[in-house]
Amino acid sequence: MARGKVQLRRIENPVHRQVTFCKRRAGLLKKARELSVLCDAHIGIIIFSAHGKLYDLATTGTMEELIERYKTASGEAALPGDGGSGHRMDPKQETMVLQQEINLLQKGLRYIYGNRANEHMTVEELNALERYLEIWMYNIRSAKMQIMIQEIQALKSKEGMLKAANEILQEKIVEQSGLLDVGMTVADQQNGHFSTVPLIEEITNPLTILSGYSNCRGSEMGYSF
Amino acid sequence: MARGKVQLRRIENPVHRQVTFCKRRAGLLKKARELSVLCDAHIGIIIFSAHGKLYDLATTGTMEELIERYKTASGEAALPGDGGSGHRMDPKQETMVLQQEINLLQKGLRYIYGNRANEHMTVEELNALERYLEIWMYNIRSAKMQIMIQEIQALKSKEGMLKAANEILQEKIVEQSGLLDVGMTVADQQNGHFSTVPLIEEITNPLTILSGYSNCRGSEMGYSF
DNA sequence: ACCTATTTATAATA
DNA sequence: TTATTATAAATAGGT
Repeated sequence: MARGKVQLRRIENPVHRQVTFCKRRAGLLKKARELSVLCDAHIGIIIFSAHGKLYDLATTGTMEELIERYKTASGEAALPGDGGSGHRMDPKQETMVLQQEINLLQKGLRYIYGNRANEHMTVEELNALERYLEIWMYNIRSAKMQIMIQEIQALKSKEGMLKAANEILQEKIVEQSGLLDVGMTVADQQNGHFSTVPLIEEITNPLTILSGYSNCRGSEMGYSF
Repeated sequence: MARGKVQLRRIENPVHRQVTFCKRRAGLLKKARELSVLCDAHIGIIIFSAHGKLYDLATTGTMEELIERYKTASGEAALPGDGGSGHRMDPKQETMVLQQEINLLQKGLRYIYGNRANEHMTVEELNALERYLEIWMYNIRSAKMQIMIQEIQALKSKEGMLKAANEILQEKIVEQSGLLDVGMTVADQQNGHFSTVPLIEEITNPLTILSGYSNCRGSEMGYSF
C-alpha cells in the first residue's frame, strides 16, 4: 500500500518478502489488538513464518485457554449465521467463507444470485456458485496474460521486421559497394586516395554483432492455464 | 480511520461496536490472508465476539494442524511469554508440516480419483485442500509471470539494438550514396545509364515500414490457455 | 449495504 | 530492523 500497489501473490524477492513479512505481521497484530479493545473480542493469532518461526498473540488470557474454547465452540452444532462471516458446520457456511475470500467478486455474485443467496441456497446452487467463481477468476487472470502475450508477440513482430530490414540494408550496401567499387576505380585513377575494403568491413560489423545477439532464448514453452 | 480518528478504547454504542466489529474483523482476516500469500506464512486466527460467537481462519491446512504445530513449537523453546516470542523450526517440526501436506494431498487425490464412498473427507479437509491448491496455483502463475517478464525484457533489448543497428546502416548508406554519386558522375560521363536518386529511395523505404508497428503474426511460440 | 473524507498501513528505499 | 515518505488501503460516520 504504498509506492505502487502490490499483487496478491508470493513476493519473489527474498529481501522484500522478509521486510514485508515484518511490517505486515506487526500491522496484523496491531489490528487484532485494536479490534479486541474496541469490540470486546477475544482473539488469538498464530503465525508461522516460512522458516518456521512462531509468532503469536492472545488478547485475552492465554493461547491455551483460547484453544480450549475454540475446540469446544467449533465442535458444537450451529445456526445459520447472520449474513456473511465464517462460521462452520455445514457446506453452505463453508462455501460462504470461500465467497468472502474473494471480495471483489462478492458484489457481482449477489447480483447474479440475488440477496437470498445468503439465506436459502441449495447444494446445487452452491455448486453453480463455485463453478462461476472459477470461471470468473480464470477470465481475469486470462485477460492479464493475454495482455502480456500480445506484448510479446508485438515485440517479436518488430524484431522480425527489423531483422528483415537489416538484411535488405545489408544487401543494398553490398550492391552499392559494388557500384562504388566501379566508380572508385575511376576515382582512384584520378587521385588514388581511397580504398573501398575498409569501408565494407565497417558497414558489416554492426550486423555481425546483431546476428550473434539474436539467440532468442525466450522459453519455447507454451504457457497454459 | 475515517471521518474522525477513534480512541483505543471500548466503543460504548452497541450499534457502532457491532458495525465496527464486522468491518474490522473482515479487515483483519483479509490482512492475514494477504500476509500468508505474500510471505509464505502459515496463519491461524481465532476470534470470539463479545457474545461468544466464533470466527476463525486457517490459511494453511486446518486449524487443528496449526494448533498441534503451535503446541510443539511453543513448548519446545524457551520462555512462554505473553506473545510474540519467536522459535525455530527443527527437522521434526518441518517433517511434520510436510507430512501433513502430503497426507492431505494424497487423501484428496484418492477422494477425487478413487471411490468416494471409501474415502471420506470432511468439509474442513476439502477446504484446506482447496487452499493448498490455490496457493500452488499462485506460485505456478508467479513463476510463469516471471518467465514472461524476462522474455519481454529480452525482446525489448533486442529491439533497441536492432533499431540502433538500422540507424547505423542507414547512415552508412547515405554516406556511401554520396561517394557513389561522385563516382557515378564519372561513370555517367561514360555510359549515362545510372541515376542515384531512385536508389536512395529504395533503400529508405524499408526503414519507414519498420518504424510502423505491428502486423506479422508469426510467433511460433505456443501460448495456450 | 454503500459512499467518501480521513486516518492508517505500508512498498520502495536508504 | 528502523526511518522516511509517497501512495494504496482501511474504515468512521452518514445514507
